[in-house]
Formats: sequence, C-alpha cells, structure tokens
Amino acid sequence: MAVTGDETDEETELAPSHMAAATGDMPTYQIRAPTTALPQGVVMAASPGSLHSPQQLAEEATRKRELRLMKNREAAKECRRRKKEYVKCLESRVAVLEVQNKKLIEELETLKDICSPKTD
DNA sequence: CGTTTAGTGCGTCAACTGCA
DNA sequence: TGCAGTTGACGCACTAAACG
Repeated sequence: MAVTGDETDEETELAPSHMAAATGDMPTYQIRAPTTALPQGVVMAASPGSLHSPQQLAEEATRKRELRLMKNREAAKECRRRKKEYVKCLESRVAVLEVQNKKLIEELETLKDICSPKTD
C-alpha cells in the first residue's frame, strides 16, 4: 500500500504540505520560512576539488552525513511546530463551526414553528 | 513506595515533491 | 536528473497519572 498522495478529496482545504493547498483562509500546513540559516557551528565544506586520499573522502562523507542529519533535525522540529499550529487552527475552526451549526439549527426550529399550520 | 500505562517530544530514515 | 526540503513512520527516552 504505497504512500501515495491520494488522500481522499473530500473538501480538503487545509492540505498537509504539498497537496496543492486550497485557497482557505487558514494558514496552510506548510508555511515556508526563509530557510538557509544554518544552525550554529556548521562549517561549510572545503572545496570539493581539494580531496584526495580515502581518509579525506571518508571524512568528507562523515561531515556530509552529519550536516544532513543536523539539517533534517531542524526540519523535523519546524515541521512539527507547523503541524501543531495547523491542528490548533483546525480545532478552533471546529469550535466556530459548531457554534454556527447550533445557531442554524435553532433558526431552523424557529422557522418551522412559524411555518407549520397550527393544529388546534 | 515501585510498577505499569498513556501521552509527548525527539532523532532518524525513507519516500516523496518541486526546482534548477 | 540530482538535490534539498518536507513529512509520515518508527523507535527511544522521559514524564505524569493510575494502580496495587
């Protein structure tokens, strides 16, 4: 059951991430911050052309891996933060819609009372 | 008390997407 | 097509509440 992006199309206006987030008035799950700011302590690589020995290659591979892990660590934190925010938005929207729904039901009952023929 | 259980956060991997 | 970013899934550690 591969993980493909066929989530269901039932009125998704808050699409998690890359699913062509639809127009809603809520912030989509994915809000891109101007990234690129590397966490402290990250040193850019030596110019690739200067590597020769297996030792150096191994060190470079290790360094690349650590850099990737560090970046992904930060990305995961940010992703979770956005997800929490997204869930909060959904919850508050639910609250609003519940109130709205309640009002509509009340209105409907009122109208029913007005319109129904009186049976003495 | 010590043990168990449920909830939460984190780091990592892997799959996926969009862009140059 | 390769690369970087995003995110679901997994396992681990930690904490608070419940229980005997």
